[in-house]
Amino acid sequence: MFLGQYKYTTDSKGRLTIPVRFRAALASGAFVTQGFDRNLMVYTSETFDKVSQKAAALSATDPGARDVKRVIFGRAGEVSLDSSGRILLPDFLRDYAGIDSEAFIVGAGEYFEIWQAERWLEQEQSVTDSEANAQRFADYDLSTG
Amino acid sequence: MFLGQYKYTTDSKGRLTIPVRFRAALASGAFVTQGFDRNLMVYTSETFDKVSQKAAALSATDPGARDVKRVIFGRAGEVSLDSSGRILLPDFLRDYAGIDSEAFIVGAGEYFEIWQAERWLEQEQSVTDSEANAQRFADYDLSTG
DNA sequence: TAATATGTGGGAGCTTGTGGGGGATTGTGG
DNA sequence: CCACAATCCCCCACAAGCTCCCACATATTA
Repeated sequence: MFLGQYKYTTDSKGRLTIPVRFRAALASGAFVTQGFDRNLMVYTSETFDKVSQKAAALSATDPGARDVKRVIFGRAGEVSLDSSGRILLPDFLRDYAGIDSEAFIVGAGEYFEIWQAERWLEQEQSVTDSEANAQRFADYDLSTG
Repeated sequence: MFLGQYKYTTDSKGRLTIPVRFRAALASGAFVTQGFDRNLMVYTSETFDKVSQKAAALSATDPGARDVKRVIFGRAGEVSLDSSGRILLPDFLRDYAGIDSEAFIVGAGEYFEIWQAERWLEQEQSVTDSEANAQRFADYDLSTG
């Protein structure tokens, strides 16, 4: 399970350090995809397989299904850790998310996200709003007791 | 599984480089067909066999079936990698897709697509639209959990 | 304080992308 | 059946990009 948020800098070659605690989960392969909010999502190979199998089963004669495949497969890449625990992001994903120097890695359960630093700081405003969070927990029925 | 997007230039002889990661899958033969969106689709021989066997089984007395055969067999070609990992596209397919100099190769799971550069950049607009993608994932039930 | 672990940067060899030449093969016309 | 021309295919060449490896500085732990 991916928890917490971490700040790292990408170097001139587009390499991004992965938190030490996340590395073991990615050892058997990792996939990066385009996220929904101008960010990136990183999956373990097991999790990515679940999504990709559903997508692969869709018919290529359906225009909408073709677009889905382009998103899930075309806007994705397999990445692997180098000897220093970094991954190399495909440049089209780096462009999409606007990641050039500073980036945040944010845990999200069975996947984690990569954000351009400034964009995450904006998002963080929303995530730290007490009343909004109370409302979210209520909406999605997340109260413990 | 074909992942990611790649930009290449076709040379004066109509040769197109294939991404290194895709080459092993095409080593035992590859087939190019006319796509549905003014693009081309490339299949491994195994995948193409599945489609072509269904098409071959159709009755030639059915006018619609005859057209299906004309599309699947007539508007297709077998291609093979040269020593530099390139394929030579049949000229009628190159004309159909408008591929003259710059082209994108876009992974789509068990096949990949070849696009004229400008046409793909238009399509990319649609594929990077957040709301459209959220709608697509909902429509096709691709939420992870 | 010493030693280890982690984040960041850079260099060098190798892989990859792109272009071109020459021989073989195919199609066309005599 | 032969001659010519055009095309295709195989090979080579070179530059640019990438990957692997090493190095160092900072933070952390013993």
